Amino acid sequence: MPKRDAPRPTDAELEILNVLWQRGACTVRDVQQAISRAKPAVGYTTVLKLMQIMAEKGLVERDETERAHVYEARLAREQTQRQLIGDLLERAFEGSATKLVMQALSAKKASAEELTTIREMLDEFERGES
Amino acid sequence: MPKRDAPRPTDAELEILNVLWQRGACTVRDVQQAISRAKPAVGYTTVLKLMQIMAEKGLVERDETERAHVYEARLAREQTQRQLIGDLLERAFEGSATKLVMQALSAKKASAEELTTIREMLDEFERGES
DNA sequence: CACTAAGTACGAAAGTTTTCGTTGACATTA
DNA sequence: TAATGTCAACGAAAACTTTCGTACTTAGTG
Repeated sequence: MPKRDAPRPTDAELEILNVLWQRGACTVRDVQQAISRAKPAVGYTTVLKLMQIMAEKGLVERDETERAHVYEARLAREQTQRQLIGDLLERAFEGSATKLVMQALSAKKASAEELTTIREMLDEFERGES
Repeated sequence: MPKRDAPRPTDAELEILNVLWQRGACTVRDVQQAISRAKPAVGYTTVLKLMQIMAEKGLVERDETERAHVYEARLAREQTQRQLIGDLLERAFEGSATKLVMQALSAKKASAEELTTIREMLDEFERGES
C-alpha cells in the first residue's frame, strides 16, 4: 500500500511542522522547547502525542533508531504551503487566485521591496508558462 | 458590550457564508437547498443548528421579524478573506506575503489574463501606498 | 376545529482536535 | 544496586465541530 496523501494539518500540527521546517529533524523535546519559547508553554506529552498522531497520518516520518525518536516533516514547507493555499482558494475564494493575491496584499501591507519581488516573480512565471 | 470579534469560521461555517455572500440574506431553507445542490446533501436541522451557532458567534446576523428567520453575513466577503489570509500568513508563511503570493500562483496555474490583472493591482497598490 | 406543512429550539451523539496524567522501559549516576 | 531522570506508549478527559432526531410552535387548509 502506498502512503496515503497527507491530510491538511491542523493548527497545532502546523505549529509543530513550522519547527521541523525551520530546524530540520528534531526530537519531541526539541520541538516542545522551541514552541514553549514562543508561547505560554504546552506540556511535553501533548507535543509527543501530537507528533505520534502526525506520524500515523503521514505528516512526519519517525526515525526510531535512537532512544529519543527523531521526527522530520514528510513534505517540504513549500508543498504544504501550496496545499493550504489551494485549499483556501477553493473554500473561500471561488478558485480565483487573483482575488486571493489581492486580499493577501491588503491583509498585510506589503513593502515596496516585496512588491518588486512579486513583480519579478510574475515575470518569471509568465516566461515559464507561455 | 461591543460585539466581540468574529472568530475564524470553520469549514462548514464557511460553506454557509459562501451562500450568504453569493445570494445575500437567506433563510435556513435557502441555504440548505443551495448547499445540497452542490453536494451529497446535508440535513435541514444540521444547517439550522450551524447557523444558530454562527449567530451566537457573531458570524451572521439574524432577522427574526418573519417566522422564517433571515440570516445575513455580518462581515463582507472581502473582510473575511483578509482575515483568513492573514491567519494563514501567520500560521504557515512566517508572515511573508511574498511567499504566499508565490505559492498561490504555483498552486493554481494562473492564466495570462490573471497575471495581467495582478500586475495592475500591484501598480495601483504601489501608487496608493507610497 | 382537526390536520398538515414549515419553521425554531434543544439536546445529544459522533467525530475530531488538543490536552495531559500515568505507566513502564531504559539510561545515568550516586 | 538503588535512586533519579528521560523517554515512548497509552488512555482518557476536555474542547470544539458536525450531525441529526425529537419536541414544540405557528400558519394555512379541508
